[in-house]
Amino acid sequence: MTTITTQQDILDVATAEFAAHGFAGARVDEIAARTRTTKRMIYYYFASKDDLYLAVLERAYAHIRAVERDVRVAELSPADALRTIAEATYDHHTTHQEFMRLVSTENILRAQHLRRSPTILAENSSAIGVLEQVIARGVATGDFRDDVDALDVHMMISAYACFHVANRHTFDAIFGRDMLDPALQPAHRALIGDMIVATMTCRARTGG
Amino acid sequence: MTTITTQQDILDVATAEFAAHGFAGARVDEIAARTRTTKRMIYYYFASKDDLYLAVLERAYAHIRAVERDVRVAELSPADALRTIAEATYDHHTTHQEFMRLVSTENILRAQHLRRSPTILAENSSAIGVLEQVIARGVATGDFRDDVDALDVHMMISAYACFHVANRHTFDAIFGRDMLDPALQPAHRALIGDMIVATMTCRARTGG
Amino acid sequence: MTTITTQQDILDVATAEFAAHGFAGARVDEIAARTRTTKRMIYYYFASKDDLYLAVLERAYAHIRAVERDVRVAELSPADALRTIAEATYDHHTTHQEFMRLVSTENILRAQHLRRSPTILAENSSAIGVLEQVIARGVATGDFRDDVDALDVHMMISAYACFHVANRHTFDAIFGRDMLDPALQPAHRALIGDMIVATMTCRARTGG
Amino acid sequence: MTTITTQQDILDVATAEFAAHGFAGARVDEIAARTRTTKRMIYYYFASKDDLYLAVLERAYAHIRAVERDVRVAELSPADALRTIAEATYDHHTTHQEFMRLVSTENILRAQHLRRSPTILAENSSAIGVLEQVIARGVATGDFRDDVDALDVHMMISAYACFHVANRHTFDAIFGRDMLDPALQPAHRALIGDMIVATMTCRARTGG
DNA sequence: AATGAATGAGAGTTCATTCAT
DNA sequence: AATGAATGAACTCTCATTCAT
Repeated sequence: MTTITTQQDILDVATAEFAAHGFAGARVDEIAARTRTTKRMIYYYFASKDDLYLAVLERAYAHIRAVERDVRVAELSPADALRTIAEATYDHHTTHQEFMRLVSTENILRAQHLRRSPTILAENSSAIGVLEQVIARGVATGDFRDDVDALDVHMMISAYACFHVANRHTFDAIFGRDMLDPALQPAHRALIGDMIVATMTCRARTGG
Repeated sequence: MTTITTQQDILDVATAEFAAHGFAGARVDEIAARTRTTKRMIYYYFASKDDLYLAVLERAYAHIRAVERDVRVAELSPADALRTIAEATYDHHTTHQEFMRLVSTENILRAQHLRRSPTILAENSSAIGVLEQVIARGVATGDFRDDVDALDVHMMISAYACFHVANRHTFDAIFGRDMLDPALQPAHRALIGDMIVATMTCRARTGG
Repeated sequence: MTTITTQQDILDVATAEFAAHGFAGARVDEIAARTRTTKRMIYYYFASKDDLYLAVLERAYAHIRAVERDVRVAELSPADALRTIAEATYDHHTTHQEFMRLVSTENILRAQHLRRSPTILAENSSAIGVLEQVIARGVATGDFRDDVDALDVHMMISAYACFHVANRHTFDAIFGRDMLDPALQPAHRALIGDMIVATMTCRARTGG
Repeated sequence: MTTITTQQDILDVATAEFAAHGFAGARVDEIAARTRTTKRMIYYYFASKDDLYLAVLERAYAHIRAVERDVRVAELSPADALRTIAEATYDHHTTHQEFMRLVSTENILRAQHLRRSPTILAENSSAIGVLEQVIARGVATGDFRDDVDALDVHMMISAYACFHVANRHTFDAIFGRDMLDPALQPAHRALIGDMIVATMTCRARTGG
């Protein structure tokens, strides 16, 4: 009981610290200070800064995985399904900003930790299945173009959602617009749906 | 002459180092080692790691600013102009990956350096002007919807282009697809154009 | 039964670990890991790293003591008796290398543990008795010089035998000869006998 | 000027510390505390504890090498030459006890540092040359047996001299005799000469 | 008789920076 | 204008040991 709670306490604080400062910028001392335990306990439970970071990453990925798996799109039209998936991703990323910041950090590190994690790799790659089915249905009905696959769609949706969080500060600094301003949220949430549906229902211009 | 070259040498190496490891992960010693001068010279010319990083950032932003300014869209239809701008951004980001990695790093730091740089802020915010004109034309002709402004369009274009570079490693690790694979480039380049034109020419679904 | 075996298991593993890495270099965690029990049990049975080390040392000294006691030299000529004792010591040290390594380690620690052990001190100092009798016989017959006592002889024999084990690695590194190479063993075994007999049967040169 | 002195200061203190506690038992903090500089300087000059230890070892070996090289034996009879060499080794080891303690420590570490040192390996292996010439002369005159080579003789001499220092504490603890007691020194110094000359001038017993 | 969970103190090492010329 | 030598502060991590049952 105590054990589990202490580990979770460490993970919570570590998530915030790594999200706030990146891997290299995060301080084990700082994590310990914000925890109810000591630095020694971090090493007792997680062995090293790298392994702690990996544990943080795995928990964050497990969470978005659960969100993706729980989206119900079976009864929706292909277009509405796509919009629903896009909105769910947008909602997750904007309400769990630490996830995106961890992903940015992990990319700085060339995904070296992620590649070591069988769970993340297996579970998250399979999450693309729902999208594949929706697109197959849309292509079958003639609603969707057939030259853009599920991974491309996932890429566009993620790109839009990620950008709001990952580039929030530089965007705000340069243009004076905070993309995560609650007042903008409804419009941005609608726009991602429009964008993805419009893209899939238009005819490709290139090479035409 | 020699002085200028030494400074540029330092900037080149520092750009690579900061892009490779982020701000906190970058090592002044390592930068010095890869330079033809010594660590002492870095401090002589740039005063601190922070200031060196800012100089690197300013030079990187100056470059993309030049690209955006040089896009010629006056004679193109609004849709083609949009597509051209999107492709130029995509081209820049994918061929200057260090820029995106610096931007990711700067966002981890909550844009603290960028906010200190009058040049970056002034020049880059003005770069939105070209886009504003194109959209105004498209809205006037009735080709474009009028509820999405230039900043939104810039955001969508940037999101798409940035994602390819910023999230390359995690995407590749999870899905086994390298978004920067040259073989994928033509399709991805076309897709960003389709995406942005389709989005601007469709009717908004939300709230309708 | 089980208890005794567990303690012996710990002692066996600890002997190997202390012999391999010295006292300061040995790790209680490592000893525990190579044992069928846990680290907690080491403290349960041996109280501390120091006490465990002392137990290891005592067992090792008890063993060589038994060897020395069992040498049968009563019917041999003084010279042959000396040779037999020298060979027995050589055989023991070269076939129980961990003993010598423990002794080296204990000397690094200025024999601080050994001085705390009444058993080692009492039993091992009495082991010199056999040698005293042999030398007394040799001196009486006029075969041996009378200005070298049993402790000196023990010292020379031990020095030769210990050196093979204690300095094996530096000697091999510098000269490329492994003193414990089985092929060299017969010659080295003969040489220690020659050396000790020749020394005791020669006339002292010094001061003469 | 200052630099050289600081480095030597560190080396002197480190030699004492490593000799006193072995490699694993030595503390960088302790070395720093006994130095006129700080711990940081140790790392500045020597990079790591391992490298500092190697530097200590190299200097210690360089010293004995110089002693061995300076022994003048050309005009002496083979037997006297052998005795002179043996006494020189005995003198060096007993007056530079830290050397022997470092060698013991290095053997605990399986000569891992020494094997990395080209200087030690090259210079010290060549030191056997003087001994080879003396033995060749003695064999030629018929004074020496011909089945014991220079390395064997070096081994016997070293074994005797090393034992006095390396096993001093256990020997003293068990037998109550301090082998390095100045009062014993003349006898011990004579004995090593007797031992090595007697061994080389006697006829081998083995296999006879 | 036996043990899983927890830990205080200190280890070696690294980092951006400044001193002094 | 340019630089080699030096450094304080902080970092990640380890180790023998004890708490609590």
